[in-house]
Amino acid sequence: MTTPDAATPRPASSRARILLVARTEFAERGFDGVPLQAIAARAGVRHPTLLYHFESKELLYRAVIESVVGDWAAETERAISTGLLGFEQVAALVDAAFRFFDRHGDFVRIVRREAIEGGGRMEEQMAEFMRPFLEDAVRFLRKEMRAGRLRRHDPVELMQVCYGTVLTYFSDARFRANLVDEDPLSASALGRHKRALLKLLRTALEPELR
Amino acid sequence: MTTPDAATPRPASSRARILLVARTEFAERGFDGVPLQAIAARAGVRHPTLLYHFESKELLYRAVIESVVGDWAAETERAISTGLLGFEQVAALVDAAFRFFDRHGDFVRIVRREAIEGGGRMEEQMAEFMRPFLEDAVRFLRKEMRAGRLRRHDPVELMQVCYGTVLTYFSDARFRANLVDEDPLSASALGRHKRALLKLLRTALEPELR
DNA sequence: GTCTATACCGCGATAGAC
DNA sequence: GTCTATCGCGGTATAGAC
Repeated sequence: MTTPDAATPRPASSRARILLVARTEFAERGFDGVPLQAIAARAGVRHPTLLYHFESKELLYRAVIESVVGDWAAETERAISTGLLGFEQVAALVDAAFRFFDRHGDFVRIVRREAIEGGGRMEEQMAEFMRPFLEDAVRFLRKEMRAGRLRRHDPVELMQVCYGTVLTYFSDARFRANLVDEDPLSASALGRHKRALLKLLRTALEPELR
Repeated sequence: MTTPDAATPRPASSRARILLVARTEFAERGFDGVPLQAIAARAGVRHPTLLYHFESKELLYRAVIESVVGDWAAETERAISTGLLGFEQVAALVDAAFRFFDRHGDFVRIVRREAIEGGGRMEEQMAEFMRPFLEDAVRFLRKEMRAGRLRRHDPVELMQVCYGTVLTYFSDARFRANLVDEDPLSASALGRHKRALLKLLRTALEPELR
């Protein structure tokens, strides 16, 4: 809901500060990986203070998820309702995802962690937010394919490919850094990957091509 | 290295049994999520026995990683050295990945977990095994593109797309299950996704198409 | 090699003063 | 709202008998 992880100037209220560092900390080390005390310390308070604001570690985590998912929901809402058609809309969405994920690196890793768990801590919460988004997207793709503005592909699987590719690029960026020598999160590397993905999608999706 | 996770008939030695359940257990709940006692119990021994074979939790985990990576290395070796050309080789590799990941669900989640961590527990170990694999693949793609048997795309980014898509399908299968009502790991769902990905790649990569 | 018993500590949570 | 102090559990690891 509130603010992301970049160089935000430290919120005034303890509560907000705690929530902020909790987000990055959980993203980094996972739920069990982070002692409450570490979060409290980095937020400049003692852990009882933290537990005063959020009654338990579990509830703190849920609060983090909520803010994270809220950010995402707000962003996609915008990216999806731009009245664009055909591949232009697809490109716009991919573009929005790249920009959002780039600014919210912790969002990505938290989502990923939850997605892996399966029986995780959010399950419904996440699915709740994602389902309508997916449905909208699928509806759109189907429509455009029928209209002949996109080549026919299975819309659900197409979304899965995009989801997998983009999310992975960010969630596994640190790993990729070990394989190619260039910071995957640098503007240039990021741009190259986005362009490559779009080109791939374009060649596969645009009907009247070449 | 040794054996996978499917319906293998329980190894005779305690050591092997421990290693086996450790693999699935770590995959499921992550390093901090699993008490040694749980692993020991499921392997039919007490935890001191476990610590007799593997000196610490950390070392047990490394042993698991090693076996996991070994399995993967052995498999790709084969899939990559089949002398196929152009899109046929690409398809063969994707196919091999699908089959391998399907049989080694725990492999996928462990790799993913490590990839997210970044400063994780394996870093070098993983990268060591992946780098030559990636380099071979890139070399191959470059060659085929030059020869005109594949359309030109950035080979590294292309690999990233495949890696992201396939790995995600399996690592996030449980999450996907909440969004579409069909078991993502069922033979039919799996086949559909593989075909969709291949079709996408084919339309983008095969030169003399349509 | 496998066990029982136990040491030891990190962590989440509570009590209660300021 | 924030603190100090402390409880109590769960978890890794060790000692030492069989």
